Amino acid sequence: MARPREFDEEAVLERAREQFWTTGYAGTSMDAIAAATGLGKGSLYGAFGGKRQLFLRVFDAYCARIADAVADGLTGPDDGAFIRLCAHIRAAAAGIAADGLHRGCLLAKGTAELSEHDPDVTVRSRRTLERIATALAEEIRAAQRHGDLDPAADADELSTLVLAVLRGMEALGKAGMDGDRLERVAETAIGLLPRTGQASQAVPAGR
Amino acid sequence: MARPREFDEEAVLERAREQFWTTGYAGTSMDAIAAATGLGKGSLYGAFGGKRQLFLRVFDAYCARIADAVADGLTGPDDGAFIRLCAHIRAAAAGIAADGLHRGCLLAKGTAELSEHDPDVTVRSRRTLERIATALAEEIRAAQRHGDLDPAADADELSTLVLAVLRGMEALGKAGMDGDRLERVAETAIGLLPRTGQASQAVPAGR
DNA sequence: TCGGTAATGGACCGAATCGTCAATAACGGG
DNA sequence: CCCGTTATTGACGATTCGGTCCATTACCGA
Repeated sequence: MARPREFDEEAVLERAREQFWTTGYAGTSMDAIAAATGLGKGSLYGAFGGKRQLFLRVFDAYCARIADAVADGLTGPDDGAFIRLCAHIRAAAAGIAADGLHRGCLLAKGTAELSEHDPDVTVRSRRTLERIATALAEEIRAAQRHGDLDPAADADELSTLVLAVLRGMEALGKAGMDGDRLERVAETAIGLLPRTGQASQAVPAGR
Repeated sequence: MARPREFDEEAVLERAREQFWTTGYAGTSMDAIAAATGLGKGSLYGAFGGKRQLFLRVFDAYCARIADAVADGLTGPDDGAFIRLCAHIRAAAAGIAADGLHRGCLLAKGTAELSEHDPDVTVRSRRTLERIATALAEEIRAAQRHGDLDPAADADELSTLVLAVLRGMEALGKAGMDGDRLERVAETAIGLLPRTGQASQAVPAGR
């Protein structure tokens, strides 16, 4: 009935995300996004409404994607829970260490730039971290059930601490900290997790 | 010999810092700084060179200030080292929790926005965190000497982990995490520090 | 085949951007 | 008392900003 879109919305959002990611919100112009996507400004505004709304679309998708990925990686039978938890912490460190250009995480960058003035950004950040913390807490509880982590530990508090370590590693990586050192942070954190009993048995798959 | 300055350079830098802090680098215009400081643009450019150089001046001063403050707070006799360490972690959490508007830390914000493209920013961030890590490591070594922390722990690795927790709490605070929860993160981190011997004696000055 | 509907592309708008410049003003050494 | 040197002011320029608008185009149901 009407003229169909000529562009792939997902692809456009991807390009826009790349722009916002590398130059930030204020540092990205709609002209730059138009140039990067090949769209005319009319199409851009017609399809997404404006800069802010476009950013929110991009940010939303990004948040959902990483929260889903974390939840996926931290789900499974109790007897693998502790190993999955350790692997996740190590993978986070390795991922940041491998990011030689310090691109970092769009969630962190967007939150740092905008959360102070934009409640819509704050609520998205908060909920995303909440989802990650919940996934961590579930996995910690599973590890406790299986006897790998001390059942006396408060899983919710422990998960929030782990989340803080994860976000802290991201911040350290952005500041240019050495990759090896970041991975040692991950190992140190894993080594400090409250194991069952008093004897701290060997941590699986250490460095 | 020549006409003297009419403005207080420190005061101008303070105003400029406030602007960069709240609206970021790209989001802050030189006109806004001129308006905030009362200076004409000519004076601004004459005295500081340009936007980038002004930001670097501001950023430098900020970094030096917080690194000095941390080093100050973490210096003293061995027998108070562990208490000072705990107090510092708690104070960081409390400070973030008290920041109801989520203003956060200029070091974190500036690094997030600019470190990817500006090596001058990266090196300043890295060195600042390095100084803080060193201060933490010294204090940890002091606590080990005094018998509060396990002498078998690697003080450097432990200090980097504590630094990650500190920066992580900042990130969580920016995302709108509850103040109480942040302070519990601090307590959990303190509770996980490797104490002397196998029995974990009571942590001083808990919640 | 024709008309209603929506996408397209880019000219266009006013405001804001960083930075410059020239006229003017204030100081102190000679 | 004057001159060299530097600070001050704000108008100005070239460019870029977010956003609008409209003539044109492409589709599809009737």
